[in-house]
Amino acid sequence: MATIYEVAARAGVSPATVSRVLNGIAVSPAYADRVLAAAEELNYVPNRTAQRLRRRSSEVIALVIPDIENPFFTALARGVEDRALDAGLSVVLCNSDEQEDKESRYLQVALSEHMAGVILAPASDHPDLDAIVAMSTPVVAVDRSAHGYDLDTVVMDDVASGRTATERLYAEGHSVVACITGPATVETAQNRAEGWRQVFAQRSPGAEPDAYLVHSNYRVDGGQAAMASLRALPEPPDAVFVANNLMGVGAMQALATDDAVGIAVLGDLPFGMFPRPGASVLPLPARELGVTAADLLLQRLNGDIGPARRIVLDSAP
Amino acid sequence: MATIYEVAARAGVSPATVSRVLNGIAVSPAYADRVLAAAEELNYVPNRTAQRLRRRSSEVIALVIPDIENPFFTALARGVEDRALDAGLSVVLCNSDEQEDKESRYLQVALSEHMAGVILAPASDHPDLDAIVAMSTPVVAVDRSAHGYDLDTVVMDDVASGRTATERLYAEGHSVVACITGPATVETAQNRAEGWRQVFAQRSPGAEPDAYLVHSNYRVDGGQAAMASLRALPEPPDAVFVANNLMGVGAMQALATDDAVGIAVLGDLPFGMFPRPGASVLPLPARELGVTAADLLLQRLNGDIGPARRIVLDSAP
DNA sequence: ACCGTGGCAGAAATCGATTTCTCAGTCAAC
DNA sequence: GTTGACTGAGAAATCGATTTCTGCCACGGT
Repeated sequence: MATIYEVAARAGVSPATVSRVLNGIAVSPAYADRVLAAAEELNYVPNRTAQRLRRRSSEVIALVIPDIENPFFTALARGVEDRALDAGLSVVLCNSDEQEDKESRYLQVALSEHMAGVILAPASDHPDLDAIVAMSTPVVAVDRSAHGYDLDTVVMDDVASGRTATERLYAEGHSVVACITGPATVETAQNRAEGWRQVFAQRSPGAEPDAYLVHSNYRVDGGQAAMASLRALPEPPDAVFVANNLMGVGAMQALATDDAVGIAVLGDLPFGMFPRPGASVLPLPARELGVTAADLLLQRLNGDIGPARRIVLDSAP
Repeated sequence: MATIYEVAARAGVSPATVSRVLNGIAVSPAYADRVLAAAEELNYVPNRTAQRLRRRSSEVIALVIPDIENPFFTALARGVEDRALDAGLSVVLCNSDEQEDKESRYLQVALSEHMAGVILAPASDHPDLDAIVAMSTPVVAVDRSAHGYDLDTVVMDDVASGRTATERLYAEGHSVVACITGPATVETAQNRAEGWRQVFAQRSPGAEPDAYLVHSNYRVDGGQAAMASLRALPEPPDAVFVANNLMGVGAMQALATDDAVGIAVLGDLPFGMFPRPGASVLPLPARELGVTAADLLLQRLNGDIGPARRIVLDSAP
């Protein structure tokens, strides 16, 4: 692995000159040619580690998401990647698995790696960002906000989505619409359920909402289990609003061919899966979230130091 | 961001001593306590960049996969991650999108980042690994082999899988079994098709195999299109072997409710999707591939310098 | 009592690139 | 002709941690 010193020696110049040539700083053309030739011959690749140590900055951003197996988040990640790669940044993808300790471990890594920035879909409402913020590393919260910090944030209007989906089921003629949402600690899960609760209170005024609200884990197995528990109720609902795509898949599996129960799922089903007949699927702007978050981060990296912004995307694109 | 010098100053010792304490090298207890206290108070986190530069090694491995949206590869990635995290390594996930230029870009990054090792599912048969190999960075090929290099490799017996799946369709009574496989440049696609070809030649002796073999892109849309083109043939097949999971989903979508056509898919369907009635799905040991590849890499990182190994996993776990 | 040994901590070199500082040489103006 | 501004390239400092080299001190043996 050639170093800048070897290139310098071969070109008969000082390392400083090599550095200047490679960084586009004015140097007489004769020298520049010699340097470039030497670099070429030695197959020189700058050592990023040394570069980063000296420059005290890196060209890598961390993207921390709670579930790498959920296409919603991989689509979001794609959005981030596309923008970041265009800007010459690399993205390292970190999977927190909805676990706070894994999340803080990755944040710790981002810190000690001196990464240029972080885009975070927090696993908990109150992630510990003190250290990162103290370094003034720019952080953007995406999909879920990070309470306790004044961060750039990109989210959707989850309450409205919950209302819309629930409203649609009532409009189809169902009389009791239940709700399967995510972990009670996750903001999107709370908000989507809140949307449902508003409509439920209005449309099923006698009923007890808590009996028809199930918190689960945002994954396929959780959706399946939640649907099973709802059907086991003494007075089962005749429709259900499912607050994310994977639980939607699970719920539809649990319903199998029983099409007496109406279902509305928030978030595109993976891989263009066909929903069961009669089910409705409300798309979410996953990729758009990623793109927008990356844009905000890039602005910060370019020196923007205005106040934190909060962008709420239309949840029904 | 505190440095080791500040910790040293606060503890009233030299930076060398701080380093020794933090790395578990014998130091008198009195000093050790002072250092640990100072580090605690200053919230000291070692600068990985400096560490890496000095140690000339990193604790990060790159995992390069061709499609982050394919659950087969995310499962594989999970396997790698689990093993790597246990061993104290971080994994950065790189998505080559089946494109050679993106792949070599990420390999370039791995190189200049001096990553500890690379696990690669090559997008092309002949990836350019000269530079990486020259650095003697350990590389493990997974799922697909890297021709032209003598690398540790973990693959499955794709030819056998192709045979098994095709055989099963003929055993079910179908008379002409077509094959939808991946890009002609991808080894697994070639091998799975080869398995099909062997059985096809034997069971449909008169027919022209090339008419019933479609190369597509290993994604849902490709499976859909391929199936449509097969059905448009003058003498359409009455069954089809689909060589990966996502194309299987697409093919089943294209068939919709037409259950005259038999189908066998290689690789678990995403998210526990139910195959259409009568379809068979042959699972693949995706996670196991990742785990095994990580194990091989870890052995190399621990100094194993034996000859390259080639591990062929049972494709039907 | 003196010399050799070993342990422990500090000083300094090191990793590889960037950047500031320094200095030699050029050219123009007075 | 001399001075001063300017250009361009090399020397050296720097980033923050690790590690080798040094040297001090205490202890033990003769």
